[in-house]
Amino acid sequence: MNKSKDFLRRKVEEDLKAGKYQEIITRFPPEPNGFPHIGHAKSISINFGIARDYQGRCNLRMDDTNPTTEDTQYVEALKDAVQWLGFEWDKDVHYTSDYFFKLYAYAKELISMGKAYVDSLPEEQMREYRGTVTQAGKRSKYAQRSVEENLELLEQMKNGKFQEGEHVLRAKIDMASPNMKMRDPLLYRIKHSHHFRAGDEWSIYPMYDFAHCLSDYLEGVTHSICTLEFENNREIYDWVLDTLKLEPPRPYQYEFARLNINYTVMSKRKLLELVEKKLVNGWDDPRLPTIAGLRRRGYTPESILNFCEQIGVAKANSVVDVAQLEFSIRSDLNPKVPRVMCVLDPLKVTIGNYDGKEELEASYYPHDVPKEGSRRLPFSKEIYIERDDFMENPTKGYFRLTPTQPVRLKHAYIICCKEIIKDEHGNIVEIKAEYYPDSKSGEDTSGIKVKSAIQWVEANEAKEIEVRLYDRLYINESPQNIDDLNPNSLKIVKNALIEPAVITQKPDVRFQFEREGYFFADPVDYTDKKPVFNKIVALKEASSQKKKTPQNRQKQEPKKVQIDGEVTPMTKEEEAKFEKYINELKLNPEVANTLARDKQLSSFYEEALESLFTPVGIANIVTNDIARELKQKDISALKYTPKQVAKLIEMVDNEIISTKIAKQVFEEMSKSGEEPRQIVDSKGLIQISDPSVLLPIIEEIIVKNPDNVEKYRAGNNKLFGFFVGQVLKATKGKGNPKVVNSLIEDRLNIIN
RNA sequence: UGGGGUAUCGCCAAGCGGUAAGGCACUAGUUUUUGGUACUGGUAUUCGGGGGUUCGAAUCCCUCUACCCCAUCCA
Repeated sequence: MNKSKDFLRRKVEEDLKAGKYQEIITRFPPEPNGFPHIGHAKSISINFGIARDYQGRCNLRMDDTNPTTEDTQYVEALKDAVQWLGFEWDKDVHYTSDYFFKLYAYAKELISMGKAYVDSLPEEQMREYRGTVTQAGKRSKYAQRSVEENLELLEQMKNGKFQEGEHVLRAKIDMASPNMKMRDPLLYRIKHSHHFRAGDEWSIYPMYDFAHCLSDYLEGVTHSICTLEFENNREIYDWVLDTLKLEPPRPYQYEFARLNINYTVMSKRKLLELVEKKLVNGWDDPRLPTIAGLRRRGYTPESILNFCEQIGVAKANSVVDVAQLEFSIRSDLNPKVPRVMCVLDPLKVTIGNYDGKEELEASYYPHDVPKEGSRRLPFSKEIYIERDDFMENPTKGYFRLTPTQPVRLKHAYIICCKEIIKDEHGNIVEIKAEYYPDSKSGEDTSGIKVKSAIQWVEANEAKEIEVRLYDRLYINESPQNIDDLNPNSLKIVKNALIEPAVITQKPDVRFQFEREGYFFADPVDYTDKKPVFNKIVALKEASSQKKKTPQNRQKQEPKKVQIDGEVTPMTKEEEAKFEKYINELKLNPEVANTLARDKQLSSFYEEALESLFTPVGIANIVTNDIARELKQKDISALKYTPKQVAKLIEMVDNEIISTKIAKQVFEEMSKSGEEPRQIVDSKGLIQISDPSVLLPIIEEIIVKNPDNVEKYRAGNNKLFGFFVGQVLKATKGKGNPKVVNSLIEDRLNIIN
């Protein structure tokens, strides 16, 4: 299927290959304080999916560290969601509250190490002390407390000796850290609430940042996957595990972008508001993106899993088009469910020349769905068709019944309109029609060609049903608040008519109502007396059908002109260097600029120049490759000297190696610190410039790729790079690219 | 404003110095007793902008821009 791996799976594979872990263990760790939605499904799909793909395990862990918001009903909903999606968690459900004692022991250990303290600053003051994003904070005076005092205080906190807010336990890290999360984060706070599992045993509860990493560690989790907003928390995650010097292997945290879908909301807060203000009918309202809602709407687990796979996993904040979700349910249902006929807005048709009644055999599945099954359709002179399927004054391109255009009744006869009956307001109330006796479905000898076949039901045998038609919940693509709600998101049709077999035979719970869409027997409100169906999704509409052409998107808006911001001016010293570089050393201003502005770079550069005076060549490697290294590590950590770099450039200048190989040698050198010449010799990297060696290789590649040669000669110049690339690949990068280029050019321009 | 992230088609998303994958959406055609499905085509001379390095850059360097996250005793 998708042969490209996402960044998480790539990381897992890398770790497995490196032998970092014996087995992959992931976890899905929701806080049981709300109902799961399709965003949870994405996380479930990732965590359980990775475990499955790499023969690992995935835990389901309730992150229940805040007793005031959590409840067992959510635990059940969460478990249910995972199971419904078809996953099995490893062993029993885990709870962070299971680890309260262990976590407490770790906390005492941190205190003993002098890495944590009980702070007693009032909440407001603590906030002030934290500083701001631009200003460093300052540490509380309570950070001075002795280990013994801290231990004593924590014990008392645990035993409920204090009021909420009186004390907290904090990690002693760095009140001046540029990462706000690292300014002595809270580890424990006092809460006298009743915990739904731990009861009243604890008066202190661990904070996320303390509990999560350790819970992962205790469970042997290898890859702790969470959403982007925890990026800043990763540093604490690492700090806690590293500071406690836990026995390896330890877990590492990775973040992905949470799911957003247009025309709906995903945040707990907004979902809750909809339910509480009764703007929807509970958490399982089929318009909601909750698992319960989707499920009641009729979405299948497969369709949701497919959706999650389709949209992929990445780190860019994005909004997925609902059309993608709709596609996933349609394509899941299309080959599975029976087709039946239902009329939502009935228009009576009386077939004047038909007498009596009969039953027609009709397959549940169309010719392209390889499934068996059929039912009998009662037929008589009185039937109903969809009001939309008749037009007195048809628009151009209308395929269905008109005063002059016949239409086929699906599985039955072709009819034509003879008379239109209207009421006193001019509304059409009935069509008088006639049928063609020799046009019966399957044995049609009439020779009449119709443009369309429409659904219908027999008047006396049809069953009345309620149909709930759902549309997108919001009118806006990115809804802000309840003003953006779609007033027509739910339309209830009380008296729709459906063929009897659906009710009496009950061949399935999901159906395609022919030409309408996919529908699901509502699992809550459906009774034999009053059947209720939910519309899952409409059929895809052909373009000519579309009411509102989503106005052909204004093609290419004039490209926005980006205005460059101001560049911070150089200092005098930098300016002097810059002048020297361009004037004396003849460097390109751009290169000179980067060099002059970076002290480490320029000093490295100048030192290298002392061993070999090739100002331009050395400048290039310093500003490009060495600059890259310096982003990762300090200059003192470099394994090579300026002199070695000079040696490398010397080889390029003397055409012993190509610039391409130089990159390779550089990489090797930065890993091992070996002398460049030695690397070149031991690996045999000297470049090949001899045409007599190169030519046969080129010839072979040209013979192997006749179609590309063709395309190139037809004017596809991009392909030139392809040939160069192939030759270089064949020579393991050693071909002299300049020579290769000119040889290929010559060769390709010879017409055979 | 300090720090951490992200930017590739209308929407997702591969790509990791050598021919810009794929899906959705859109579009044209074929098949069709669903204006459905299926099938066959068409859709990025270009990767947020500008420079630089290189024989060759979406990929490396510099710089600018836009958006997201962080100052809960929430997770």
